[in-house]
Amino acid sequence: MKSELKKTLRQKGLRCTEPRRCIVEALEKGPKTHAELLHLTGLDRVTVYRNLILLQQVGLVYRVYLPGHEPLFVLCEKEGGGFHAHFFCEKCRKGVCLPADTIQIVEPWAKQVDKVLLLGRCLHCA
Amino acid sequence: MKSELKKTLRQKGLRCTEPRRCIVEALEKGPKTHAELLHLTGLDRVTVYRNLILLQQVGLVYRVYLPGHEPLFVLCEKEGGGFHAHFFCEKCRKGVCLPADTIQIVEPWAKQVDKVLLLGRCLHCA
DNA sequence: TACGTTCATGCTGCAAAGTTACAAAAAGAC
DNA sequence: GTCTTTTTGTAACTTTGCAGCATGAACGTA
Ligand SMILES: [Mn+2]
Ligand SMILES: [Mn+2]
Ligand SMILES: [Zn+2]
Ligand SMILES: [Zn+2]
Repeated sequence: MKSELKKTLRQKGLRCTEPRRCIVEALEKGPKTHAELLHLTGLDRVTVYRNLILLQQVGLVYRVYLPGHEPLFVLCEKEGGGFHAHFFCEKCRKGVCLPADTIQIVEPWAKQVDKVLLLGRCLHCA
Repeated sequence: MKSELKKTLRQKGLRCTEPRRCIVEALEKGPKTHAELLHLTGLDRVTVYRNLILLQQVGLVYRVYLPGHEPLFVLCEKEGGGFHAHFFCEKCRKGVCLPADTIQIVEPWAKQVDKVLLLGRCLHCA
């Protein structure tokens, strides 16, 4: 798990630091707001801001904004697992990585799409 | 165009005001940040905030966040056009509404999905 | 068209969010 | 261990977003 993280970060030219491990570890328990991450990790505000941006840019984390709520940061469980979609439940606020073949996009769009975010109610919440 | 907007707003119990027309008109030329809308319309900061929230709630506008950049507000060209996906180009930062049949999701997820946001590079930017 | 009700706008001021700059600390290559 | 480069934490700062309130505009009604 941790050596996976290190490899992923190093591939992008980023160092595997204690704060980064802390943030990822906190997100492994479920989506978190910035404030929650701050409290859970005890890190500095600025460090959390900066690392969340980086983790998003390397694709380890994605951000979900629901109008009227604080943005949530969600961990992608398929680091480097190639193309796949993210489903996020607007009610229970959990995120899932869907297998690539869950979603099919017709050409010419399929080739253009890089990230997919689906919002809705999960099976349990529907 | 303007009578369409009025109808859409009135259906939701909202008034068709000059500021609202200004914001929509500005967004018709492409996605804009909050600051750009402020400058383009000359409206009060608070009025822009409040109306962007309202326009998102009625589905006329959606918001795109790219890590490390200001959020962009994008006009949905298919007011009340039923279920459809939104594609946003991360390079040229333009948004397009895709027909519903552009994307197919396998069951049981298809029934759960409510909103779809696709990110990538458009044909011109690829 | 004029009237009255109700909603929207533009203040002001405040709290929270997010950014910048820089010195100190840690990571990783050798 | 030493060296180089990235990252961190601190502090000062800017921006974003929100609440309350008086003024003004929208629109149904007549
Ligand atoms: Mn994922
Ligand atoms: Mn649309
Ligand atoms: Zn759910
Ligand atoms: Zn493009």
